[in-house]
Amino acid sequence: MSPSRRLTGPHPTLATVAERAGVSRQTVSNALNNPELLREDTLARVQAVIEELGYTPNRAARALRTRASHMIGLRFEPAQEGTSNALIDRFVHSLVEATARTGHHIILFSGDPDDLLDGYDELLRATAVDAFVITDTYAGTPQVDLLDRVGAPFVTFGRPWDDPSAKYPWVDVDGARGAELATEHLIAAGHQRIAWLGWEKTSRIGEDRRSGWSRALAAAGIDAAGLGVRITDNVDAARMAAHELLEDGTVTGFACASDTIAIGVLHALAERNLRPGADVGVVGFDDSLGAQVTWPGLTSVRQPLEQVAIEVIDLLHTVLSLKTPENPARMLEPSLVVRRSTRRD
Amino acid sequence: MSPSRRLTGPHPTLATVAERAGVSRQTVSNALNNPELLREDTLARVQAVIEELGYTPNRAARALRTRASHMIGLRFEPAQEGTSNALIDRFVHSLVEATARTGHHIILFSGDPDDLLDGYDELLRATAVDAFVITDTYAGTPQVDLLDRVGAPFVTFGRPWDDPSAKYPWVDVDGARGAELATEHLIAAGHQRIAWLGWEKTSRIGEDRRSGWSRALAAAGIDAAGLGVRITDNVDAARMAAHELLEDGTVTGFACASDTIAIGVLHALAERNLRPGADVGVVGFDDSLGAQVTWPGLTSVRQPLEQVAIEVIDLLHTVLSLKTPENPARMLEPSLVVRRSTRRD
DNA sequence: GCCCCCGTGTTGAACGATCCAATAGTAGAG
DNA sequence: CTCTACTATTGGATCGTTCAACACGGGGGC
Repeated sequence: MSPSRRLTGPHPTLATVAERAGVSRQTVSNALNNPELLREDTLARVQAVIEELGYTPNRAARALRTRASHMIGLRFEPAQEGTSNALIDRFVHSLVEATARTGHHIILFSGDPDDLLDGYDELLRATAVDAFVITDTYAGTPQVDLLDRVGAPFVTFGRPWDDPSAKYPWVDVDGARGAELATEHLIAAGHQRIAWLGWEKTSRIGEDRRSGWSRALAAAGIDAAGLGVRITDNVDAARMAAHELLEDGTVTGFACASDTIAIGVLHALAERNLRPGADVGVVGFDDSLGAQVTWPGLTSVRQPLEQVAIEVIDLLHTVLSLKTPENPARMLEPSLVVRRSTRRD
Repeated sequence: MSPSRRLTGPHPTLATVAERAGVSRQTVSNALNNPELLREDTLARVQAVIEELGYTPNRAARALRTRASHMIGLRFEPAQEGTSNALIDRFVHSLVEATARTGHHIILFSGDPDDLLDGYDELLRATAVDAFVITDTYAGTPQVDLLDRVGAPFVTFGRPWDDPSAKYPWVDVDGARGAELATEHLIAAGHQRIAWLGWEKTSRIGEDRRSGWSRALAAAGIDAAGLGVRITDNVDAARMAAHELLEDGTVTGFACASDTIAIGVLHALAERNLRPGADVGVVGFDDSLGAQVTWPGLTSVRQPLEQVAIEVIDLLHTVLSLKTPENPARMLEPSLVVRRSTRRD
């Protein structure tokens, strides 16, 4: 597979290959970039030499000349509200996978946590990246403004919350639909009084998900009064909120804005000797590692991150080739992973 | 902060800056790379223009001329034995953080899961990276052999298991010491019959950690016979193994090779109505997100990944400047994060 | 027969930085 | 005042690739 012929010494260049194949540099370049311009036998001869020498074009030289680095920047930072830490990691994995096919690479950078713009500018001015993937659009979008202003291509994972009519390309997962799925699932399992445990009102993602819960309840003709609670994303806060809701004994279902919150509910159930699934149904959000290992298994809404990554790269490709994407706003459907926290048997 | 003066148009180059400052290109270059060569006032003038124009050297041009890309490659793949998925993610975060200070950047790539070498060669031949960080040395080290052969710099996170006398630079965390800490902690909490739930014998990391457990038991004069069990890294396998060990009622402590396994033990305790901490002590490994949210909180061995990343980058720096590192083999100490799964109150 | 075009290849220049060798400037010593 | 020694600055060449323009022979179309 990997042609590891040359084991040492300087790397071969276009000129090396050209000389060896008895053609000009440009012809070798064409063999790589515009093979259809060459006569069949010439092409074959050049390709043979390329293979023999294990030649790969120098990225720096190519980038310098074409002004395209084939690198995509992603600011990678510690935990964030909403888009939970682990989620981002899974997304990055998918992204790397998706870029592998296109010859692009992901380059990670970090920045001052207090300055959302930190880092972008430098990479751009150094022409180190061709484009960016932006992952946190819920906290306003100064990055988008910056990149728009300087004309740098980008795609976001996350819709333009502030300005739904914004024209930039984005991919997102329908969180409201996810919460709706969760709630419908609980209703189908026979629950009626289903609580929502979500984030503070300032969280756009949180309010969006919550709307899916109310929609499902409304559709089933269930009164939501007193059942929607807003807390911080924290096991203990969730545990205490759950205790309060469970007090009068009527609430038997919990749809949650995150797995962390759902796990907090499970803690409360354990402390009250209630059985998850049989007595009380609980659904989390994001299908995190925690959901997968927590006892007795947490039903959770899963975002199709692999597909998100593929769509992001597809959009990026279109944008980079200066075309206008047909559908620059792509909303994907989440799915429900059912585990024992909602099984009544 | 971010000098976003120029909002559009072509990027300024060395020549632009030189002309504007009334000096030559080389002088501008020196202002950036060898400021001590310039007279004070010249330096100040040049720096002012650089600031004014928001100039940043073109990375491609610089890389082409100096043959140094200032990029570090990291093969980033889905879940792996031992070094659990989440662990790698945390490490990458720390690594990005650590590189930020040195002007280097992490570039991620993926490869054919069946070919550990896939991807390295191409990046090298394209001179896209200066060096690599390698994270999985437990499965033999074909990457190390390859990179050694072609003379490419690298540092590994993980010691050379196959050949302890290997000369390449590495950083690792003392897993045996971690398991020893865990076991000592359980002993201090009053437990005597402390079981080990670890991975199969083929896992070097697993056997290393296990040795820490036996060392601690031996030091306390406790007989380890029948207490060491090897299973796959899986909640359910751990749950069943725990049930078996708990059968005769004498085992009251569990030291585990991973949080996943420890969580399996917690499941078994729940099913037997045993209280984690009060009745049975459980310690996991890696301080994963799961350990932090699982009820009632899982005591776990934490690897100092932030420090690992710093040491890795430090070694890489030394190697890249063609120096021989003073201490190319760096073993770091893990610590214990105590939570309720080992509290008797 | 003339001209243009098409298919193949070639050559020189350019991308933007740094390295190198050579030069202009600046003191200090004799 | 000149010479030396050193410093600051300069112009040109270079890294490896692609772009732009053009050379060359062979078909048509007229």
